[in-house]
Amino acid sequence: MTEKSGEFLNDLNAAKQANVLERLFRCARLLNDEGTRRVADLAETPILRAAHMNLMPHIDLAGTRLTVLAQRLGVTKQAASQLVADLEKMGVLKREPDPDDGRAKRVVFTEQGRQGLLEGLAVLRQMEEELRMDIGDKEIDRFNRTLGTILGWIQTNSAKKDT
Amino acid sequence: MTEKSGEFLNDLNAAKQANVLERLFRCARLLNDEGTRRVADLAETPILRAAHMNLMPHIDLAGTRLTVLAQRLGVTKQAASQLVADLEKMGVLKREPDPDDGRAKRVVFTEQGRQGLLEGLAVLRQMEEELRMDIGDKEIDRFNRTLGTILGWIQTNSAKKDT
DNA sequence: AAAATAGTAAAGCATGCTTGACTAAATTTC
DNA sequence: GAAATTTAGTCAAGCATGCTTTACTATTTT
Repeated sequence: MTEKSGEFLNDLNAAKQANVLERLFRCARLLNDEGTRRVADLAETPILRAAHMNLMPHIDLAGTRLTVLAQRLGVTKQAASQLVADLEKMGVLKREPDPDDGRAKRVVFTEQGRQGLLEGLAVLRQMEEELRMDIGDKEIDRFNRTLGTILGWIQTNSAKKDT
Repeated sequence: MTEKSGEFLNDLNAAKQANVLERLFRCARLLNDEGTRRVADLAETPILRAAHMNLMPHIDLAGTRLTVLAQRLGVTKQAASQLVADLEKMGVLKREPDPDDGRAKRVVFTEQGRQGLLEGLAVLRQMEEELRMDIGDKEIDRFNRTLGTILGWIQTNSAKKDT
């Protein structure tokens, strides 16, 4: 078995070295960690967890109905409701009645929520700026273009399962 | 407030469009989803959850002590032990006594675990291959090099907190 | 009036951790 | 070399998170 382990080691390392995707995952994770750390250091913003962060991009600025949010998140409306309730307590979101439908409510950002969001994005912009300073605009732009290409590839190639 | 929302929309979209990091995150997430789906479709492999996947790369092929695993994961040894126990039941890992220390055990891959790992990596390689077919080796290689540069940047720039 | 829809409320459950209490082996101290 | 301490690991209980299912109210549509 000891010899076998040796072979495996080689296989594994060869695979790891060559794999763009693993490096991409690693890179994204580390950058995300760094971003989270920086946002946390701002400390003005309330404690947003991953689930809250996932919710954010699905909220249209005109306001989004809870059911729609739930659909976009792929969870029950009760689950979405809980997340919204959290963010409501934190002052990031508010629910206001939907003028078109007495049953419905629209989930919208509060002013504080908008500002927090902008601050969060500013952190990412800042990190990108630092990255550009060190690595160079040209390379980052090229990298960004390839990201766009890959994103396109994913859309055409991943078997989408709309429930 | 309605006019304000309009301004915000512009700010937000401008920021989103320009941001490399967000696209990187999105890209990694989508590719990860696709990879997970493909591995799940293999269905020979047991049901590994994210926590298990995170554990894997910390296991040296010669075997790793539980305490070391826990340190690398940044969790208590009890937590690490539970994950190892799960994977042990699934037949992916096994614990064997450490010859150097009667108290200690070494966590190692079983043969099945090794094969599963290689299959998982094969999925990633396959996806990379498809990507290369569509996008071109040259661009992917360049992308990969930039990933390396960014990974280096992270290491030097992120404030590491070793507990 | 009946049925469907938007949302709420509450309880339950799996996950992924933690803390606390313990056993056994190794190391240190005297 | 025996006693005290540290270290490796286990067992069990507890807790926050992020969901779910079940049950309900209020409104709209048919």
